[in-house]
Amino acid sequence: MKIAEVSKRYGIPQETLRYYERVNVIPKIARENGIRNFTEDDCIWVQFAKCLRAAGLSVEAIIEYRRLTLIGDSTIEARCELLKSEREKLIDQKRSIDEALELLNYKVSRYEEAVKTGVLSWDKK
Amino acid sequence: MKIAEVSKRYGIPQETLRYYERVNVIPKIARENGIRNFTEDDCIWVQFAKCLRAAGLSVEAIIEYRRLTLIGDSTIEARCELLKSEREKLIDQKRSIDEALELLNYKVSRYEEAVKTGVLSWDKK
DNA sequence: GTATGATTTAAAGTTGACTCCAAGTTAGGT
DNA sequence: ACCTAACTTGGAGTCAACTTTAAATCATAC
Repeated sequence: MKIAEVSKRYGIPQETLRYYERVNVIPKIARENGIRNFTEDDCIWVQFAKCLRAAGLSVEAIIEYRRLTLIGDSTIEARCELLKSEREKLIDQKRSIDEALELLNYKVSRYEEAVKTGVLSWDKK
Repeated sequence: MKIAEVSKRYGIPQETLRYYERVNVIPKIARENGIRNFTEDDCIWVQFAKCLRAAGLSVEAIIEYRRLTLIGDSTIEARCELLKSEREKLIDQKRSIDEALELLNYKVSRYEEAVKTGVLSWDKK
């Protein structure tokens, strides 16, 4: 699979895919006549990276995880700890979002009331 | 209230508070002999910014919201739309996090099994 | 076989959000 | 009055994560 297809399939710019390969977020892609040919296994890494990046994991964390997988079974515990640590961060982040959502919901409800009734009642909280 | 106290109260570096003031994330703080004296109203903005930034809103979005509030009641609808749009983004972001959490939970459970049993069973998904 | 479009590389540039620095006030304790 | 700590400003620097550029090579339709 050429880079254009992978790019389209996952909605990731080609430039970003090349960058991901360069910094080891994804594997080194085998070339055919100098042109990248993504395997399905490569695509699994692309998808993995996309999922985790979208959630907010750092590129560095993914690189480290990949580094550990390449070493082999001796790093299973380290990988497990890494993923658990990232999972905790995501849970914290979700809590922050929930707090912001509560604030936004309150504000929006007041604004919508104001738009309808002309009265803007405000607890300022 | 001086900047050190505000910094401590909200866990935001003084440098960041000054930066927030400079770019209008928070109000221009009144000076006493050249030294900032934060009012409680100023602090409400600090808290507001902290909450929204922690959730991932851009500094720019908060600046724009503040700009609208300074104009007055004529911008109530615009502010409402802005906050609703940011709310949608947060909901999307939460969904991304949930997807990543599902993936991480799966991987962690497999790794924990492997640590205990010595067998790493892998669906590769 | 030639024009057009896709792909390659290395390197430089951009963006957002801080973060640090230097040089100069101001405040508070003794 | 003096020392030290806290505060000020403007500007430069940093960092992560891309994104763009340029010049070259490869693929493909005609």
